[in-house]
Amino acid sequence: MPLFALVDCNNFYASCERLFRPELKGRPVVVLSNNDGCVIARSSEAKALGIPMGAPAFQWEREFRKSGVAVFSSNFPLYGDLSSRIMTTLEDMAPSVEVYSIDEAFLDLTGVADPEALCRAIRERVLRWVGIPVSIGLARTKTLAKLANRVAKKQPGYGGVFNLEQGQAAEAVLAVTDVGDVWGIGPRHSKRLWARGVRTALDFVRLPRTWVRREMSVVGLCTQLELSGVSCQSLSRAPAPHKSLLCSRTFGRLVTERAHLREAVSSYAVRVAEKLRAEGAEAMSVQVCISTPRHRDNLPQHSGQATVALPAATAHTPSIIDAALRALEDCFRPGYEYQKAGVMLLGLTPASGRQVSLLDLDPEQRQRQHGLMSALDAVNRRFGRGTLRYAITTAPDRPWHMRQMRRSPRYTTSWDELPRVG
DNA sequence: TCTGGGGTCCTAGGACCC
DNA sequence: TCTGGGGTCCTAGGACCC
Repeated sequence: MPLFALVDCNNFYASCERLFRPELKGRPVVVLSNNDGCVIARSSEAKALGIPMGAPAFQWEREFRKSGVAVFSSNFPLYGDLSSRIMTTLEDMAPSVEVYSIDEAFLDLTGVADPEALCRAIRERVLRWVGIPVSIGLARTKTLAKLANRVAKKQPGYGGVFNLEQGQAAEAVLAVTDVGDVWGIGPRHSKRLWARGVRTALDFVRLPRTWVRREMSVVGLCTQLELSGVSCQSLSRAPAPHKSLLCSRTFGRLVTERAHLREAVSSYAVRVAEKLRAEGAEAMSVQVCISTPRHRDNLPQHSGQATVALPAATAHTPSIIDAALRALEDCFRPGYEYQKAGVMLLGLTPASGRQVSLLDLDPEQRQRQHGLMSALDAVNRRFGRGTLRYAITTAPDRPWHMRQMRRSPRYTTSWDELPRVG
């Protein structure tokens, strides 16, 4: 019988911010998205104030001030670093770990003699060594482990670890879980299910399989089976290579000028090409998307998207910038106020063992491009991202530049920003 | 004034081929 | 009047996740 554990950090980003600011203990903390746009993480005190996930920050400024909420811009280098410390700790203690997201990991504890004791030990050690509280749910399937984790979080009586055994206990939990809170059932399906009188996870499990298959595809069927204790999703230890990579940003202010859009798209192309090389991959095509604001009906709307195929798979930044700018020309319409742009790389293949194309450059030229990119990456790794830049991306004071007024120091990843003691 | 960023998978429909 | 069957590949759109 398989046994999965889901380890999930409590209020992860908020907990990270508090780690280096002990005076914030007991105070409400929120972390904002890029551009300080909306709330993407809340401490339990902030949740208690009724601040919802995704709340636009400007609507809550008064409450922030009134209740003394500590507000942070997002600081992903910090969260990423703390995340990898946690994952390393898990790898040391559990037989088999799948890193599922920045703040979650599945463990396969099949055959472990006392899985609950192990989970308590893990929780203890992560808290002591890294300083981040986690909750752990145990069950026969990943979907049920997710559910068990919710119980561990919501009911402090269990001490952060909840074991969801089959039978009565599982059914009791399913009966009090809103179907929309099940992993894999999003707002759309949830609404349709409610309309049919399916309110709880237990109602959902009892639906005819054929209906679920027809209306919710095999994905929905898999969720239903997992809720009934049949494991459909195994643990995947090695992360699958990416099929696409994206860099997209909302601008600090609206952008109308083609030249500014070209700068923004170029700088996102640079960034996404860096990610591509860090994966040891090459891309076959480049897609650009641009859009006007979603939430303002009084402005003319446009969203465009275009894809340009590269002559051959490459990770060469100038080639990718060039393709991205051509894609931009295809989808740009003058006269609109754009709010967001993104560059996506598609058709990723490993750089080693690549398909040879008739359109390939001669090997010598490829070698030169590769050497240049490696040198560039090495300098930027050593001296910080953006030390060596492309001219088109460097203009100061552009409307597309991000606003980030409240970022905390990069305590653990930047020498200039180490915490001071004493 | 002010609403994130980065992914995956499934399905249907069209193009194209034999 | 009446226009096959089967396969592949690609794309767009929808749905979900954190």
